[in-house]
Amino acid sequence: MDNSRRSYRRESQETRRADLISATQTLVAEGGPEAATVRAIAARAGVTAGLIRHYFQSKDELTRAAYRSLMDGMTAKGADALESVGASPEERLAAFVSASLRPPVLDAGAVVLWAGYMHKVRNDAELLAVHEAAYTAYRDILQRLIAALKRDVPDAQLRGEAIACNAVIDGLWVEGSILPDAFEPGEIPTLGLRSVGAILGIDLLAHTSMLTDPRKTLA
Amino acid sequence: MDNSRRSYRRESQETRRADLISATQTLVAEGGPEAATVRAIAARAGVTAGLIRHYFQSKDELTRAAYRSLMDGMTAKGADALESVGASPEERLAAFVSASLRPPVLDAGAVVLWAGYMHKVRNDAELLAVHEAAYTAYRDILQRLIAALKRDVPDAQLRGEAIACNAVIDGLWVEGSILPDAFEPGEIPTLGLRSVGAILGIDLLAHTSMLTDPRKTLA
DNA sequence: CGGGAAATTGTGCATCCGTATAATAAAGAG
DNA sequence: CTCTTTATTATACGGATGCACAATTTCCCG
Repeated sequence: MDNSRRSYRRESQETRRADLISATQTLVAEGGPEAATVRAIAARAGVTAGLIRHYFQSKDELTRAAYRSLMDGMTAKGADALESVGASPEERLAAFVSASLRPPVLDAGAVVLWAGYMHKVRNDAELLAVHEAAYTAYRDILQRLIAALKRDVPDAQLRGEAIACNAVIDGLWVEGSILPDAFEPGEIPTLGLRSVGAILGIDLLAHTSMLTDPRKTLA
Repeated sequence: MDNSRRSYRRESQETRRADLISATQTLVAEGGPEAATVRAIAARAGVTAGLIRHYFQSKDELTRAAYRSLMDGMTAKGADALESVGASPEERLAAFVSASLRPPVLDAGAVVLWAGYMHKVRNDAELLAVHEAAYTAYRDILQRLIAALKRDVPDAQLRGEAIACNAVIDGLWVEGSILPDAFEPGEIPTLGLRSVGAILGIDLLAHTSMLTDPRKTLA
């Protein structure tokens, strides 16, 4: 009598995996890791819970995939800002910094998502490797942009500058996302540009020729 | 027949609450929020699970208390570094920055603990208030130390400088804790001092007269 | 237009979660 | 030394969780 099984469509492996990963990220961003249960993930992805184990050997594996996808996506979004920007090294650096401190990178959900995986990064060797790779990749982009400025600094100093600039960006990214109301509109990107500029000894704010000019919001 | 109930000692309310809070923090730091179950917390604190509800109306309330304690403790540890330090404003600022980037503040467990509460901060008004208060308190200390430098800068600029310095410290704190092997010994505090100095336009490294001199580890 | 591989569903299970509450032990008061 | 208070233990309950596995549907291939 209850021959009423749910009808469904077969999807490609890539699509289903991407959907499940995306659903996981959304749920963690919204309600933290504890909200991302297999049932909730499946519901969000429009499938039933059992399917998860058809594509991932365990929930942990899905978790790892979701974290990998998050980290790759974040650096990619930052690097995207470099595509359509002038050739001036200062302009390129300014665009990269600014893009990292504006939506969609500056986003409370992204921070919660990133933070939600923190302890797994500490306890899982594979995730630690992913984190380190993503961190290094982002910092390398930064270091290359800094090196391109052609100031007269020793190579050894570049590494420290990149680490420091990365740190300011990270710090502003976290607090700017969690406490958006604690800052003026545009204050976060402006402070990022000013701080990175100060660390490098140049004036980055003078090289922001974007549509939404951060200088307008300068105090 | 099994008249074998566990023997116990009565403790003061403050002791028990502190023990339960401490156990919660330890567990979250070690295994993330999901490891901090009522049973695990009770076991770590040396009591049985039922007792938690005698001191806290719910597990959420214990969670909130643990977060409050964490945040208060972190700023307190940083401020402690100001007690036994010379009167020079530069020295005091340098000591504060340096202390925030060394153990016990720079600690992977602390970062995991802090990150583990992130999503609760977003979804719980009370925790958000705690976070904002702690963030503001820390930044105010920083801003006062910066103001004491008696450079000739407009008041409006002080706020931005404090936010930026706070951000560098936060960023270095996170990455330095999670990836300790990615940095040279002493590199993190040194970079913190150099960056904060650059943002403020002064040389902080020249004012670090501590036993463990960060200049020794300069590249 | 079958037939067969496999993608997807549905169900059940052991375990763990937070909470409620009754039973008991400890410790101070008189 | 007993009485009273209450801190603490112990047990039970309903619900949720990750996972295993059998049943069913889809869709491609010949």
